[in-house]
Amino acid sequence: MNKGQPTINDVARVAGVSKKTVSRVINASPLLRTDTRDKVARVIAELGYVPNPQARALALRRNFLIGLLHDNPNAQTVLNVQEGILDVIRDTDFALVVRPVDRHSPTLVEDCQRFIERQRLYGVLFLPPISENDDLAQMCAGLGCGYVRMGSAQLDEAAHAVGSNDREAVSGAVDHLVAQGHRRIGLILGPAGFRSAHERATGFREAMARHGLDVPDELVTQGSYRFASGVAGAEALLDVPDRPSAIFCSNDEMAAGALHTARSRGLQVPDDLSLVGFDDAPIAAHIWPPMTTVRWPIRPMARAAALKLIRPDIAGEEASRFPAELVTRASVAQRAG
Amino acid sequence: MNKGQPTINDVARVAGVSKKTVSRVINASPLLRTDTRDKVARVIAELGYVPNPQARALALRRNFLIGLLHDNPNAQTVLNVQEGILDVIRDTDFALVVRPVDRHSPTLVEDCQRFIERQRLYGVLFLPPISENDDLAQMCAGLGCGYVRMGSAQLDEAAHAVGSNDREAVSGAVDHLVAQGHRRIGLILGPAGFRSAHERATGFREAMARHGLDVPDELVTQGSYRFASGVAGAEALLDVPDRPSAIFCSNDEMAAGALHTARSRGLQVPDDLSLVGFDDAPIAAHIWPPMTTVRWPIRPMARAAALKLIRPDIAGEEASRFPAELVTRASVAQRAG
DNA sequence: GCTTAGCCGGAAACCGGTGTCAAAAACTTT
DNA sequence: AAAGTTTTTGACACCGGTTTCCGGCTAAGC
Repeated sequence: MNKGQPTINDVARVAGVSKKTVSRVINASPLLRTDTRDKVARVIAELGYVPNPQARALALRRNFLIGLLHDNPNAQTVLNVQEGILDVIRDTDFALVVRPVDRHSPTLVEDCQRFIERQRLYGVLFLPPISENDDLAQMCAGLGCGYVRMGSAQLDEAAHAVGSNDREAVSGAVDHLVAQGHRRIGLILGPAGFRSAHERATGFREAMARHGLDVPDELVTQGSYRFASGVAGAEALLDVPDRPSAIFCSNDEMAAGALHTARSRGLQVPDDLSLVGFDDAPIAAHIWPPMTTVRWPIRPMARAAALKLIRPDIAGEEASRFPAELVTRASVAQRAG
Repeated sequence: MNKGQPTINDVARVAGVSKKTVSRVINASPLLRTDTRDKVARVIAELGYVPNPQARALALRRNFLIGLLHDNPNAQTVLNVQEGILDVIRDTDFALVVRPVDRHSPTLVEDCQRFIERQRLYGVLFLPPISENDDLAQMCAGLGCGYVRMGSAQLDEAAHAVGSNDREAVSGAVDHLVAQGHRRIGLILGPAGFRSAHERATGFREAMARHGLDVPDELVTQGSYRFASGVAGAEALLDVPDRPSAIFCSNDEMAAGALHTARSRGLQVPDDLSLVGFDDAPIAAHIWPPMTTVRWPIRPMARAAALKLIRPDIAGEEASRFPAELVTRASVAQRAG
């Protein structure tokens, strides 16, 4: 790390004041004469002094590291979250330390706890799907470690959660399909036990019911949010005798898989089959045809989450829920006939 | 962070020894009687004591934070690198702090320096393309901060670099195309000034020369590693009177863009046009047809880079260069006619 | 002009670890 | 058993900040 970086003692000596006075300047204490403050500030600038965060952390008995625990298959999402958090902490003393975790590990909670204790984290952010694990939230609460969960639904009281309204957004997507004349619409679910998957499915069913449309069991298949499960799901749905004219896929990777299946069967998208995805992952815009999908505001949500963590005083209730929106591209067409 | 976590003093008091002895146990000092070590170890386990990393960092005048500075358009790559680093540091006291940066910022070097100084980083890892910035490497060297650059070519002496042999890999990809009967092969370059782009282009030209094939200027276009530039590049190449039967794209995103262009012109891939990409990004496997591409071992490279940083003693010369390999999928076909 | 209150600045202790060095303990040797 | 040698342990200072507490200086009150 540093070799001969100046310390607070160097500053104090050069400025001819005590450490305490320098400390007051750093922390913008109001009980200082202006000329003293200026003098010290000048020396700080001159020496290029930067306070040692480890020493500060020790003395303050709190540190400036926030952790990101994630287990999300969508790399772009994870990176967007990292960027969002950085937006907030860029000019603070905080730093972001990341930790990919394995949701299926039997020692998940212990591992996370070790991580938090080892680094004495100020707080942690959970990304879905790991954010849906209540054991982790309780562990943090027990440790006295701050935490905020990001997700598709309200997981806790507002102080610990930031979510988007997936349900309404999916509803809107279904409205769009219905408006294009689609009546038989297939559904590829997200993995069981995922709150986001549940929310999206609920939004789908609600909208269909609102339009008086049926959701027969044979038009619903279970997926895993992965490409391959989109392939398999579409296979099943397209094997149904009176096949659907449109499929809603609970995320974009599965939608890309469904597109793959359609193509391998010689079906044209969107003319023979309309598809809608969810997430607005990069792949949605890069496949052919570009995929109509639902975009949720990842980065603003991550900003809000980080703000809740480091400035719980100013992060109000209003920033807990974010709207997702339909992005209309070319994978949906008027139903033929 | 912690509330009432036990300190080394608590352990010492309960075990009836001095702090120093506890410190010796923690650091596995060999000059301890076995019974003393066991006694203290038992107390540590009983109390659930975890050493405070900030205090350690302060006393040792070195901390356990390594930074990842990145500016890579491919999210999956960045995440794979994070995972690779985590593989190495998982059971150490090190933590990974991330920092997305903007390559084009005029204050890039200053920003990075501030980041390093603020957190007193132990060392940093650079991902391409930012790893090609020599100013940054010099800044680190000047700060006495460890650094390792990842990239497609040898950037420094082995202690500070981990690379893959893009050049040979591209050569192999060209061999593959030629073996399939292709003679007129187009090239979409990566952005000017990128070492990886230069390496890939060189590998292409070397292989073509080896086969006695011409690389006319009109079959080479400049790209930016982004999807849209693949679209544009393919437009240009396919407008050439005697259009190429295959195109090598310097990364997968541009290859996806080229595929997009081919499709919009009614050209079948691979029957009318063969395509090869580079990186084996997720998109390469998920588009239709699945893309033949070159895979470089990101995660092992990241592991090697992290190891070089935290254990320069055991990370030998042999781990500086990694082989990239051709992944044959369905975007290349025998040339018609 | 002297006392008292209010502010500013400094000395010293502390946060929780590690390094130095000498004392204590254990083991050898004569 | 005494002296010498080696091993094990502990007292104390220190890393670079912050906090507590107190003395000195200035300004207000009479």
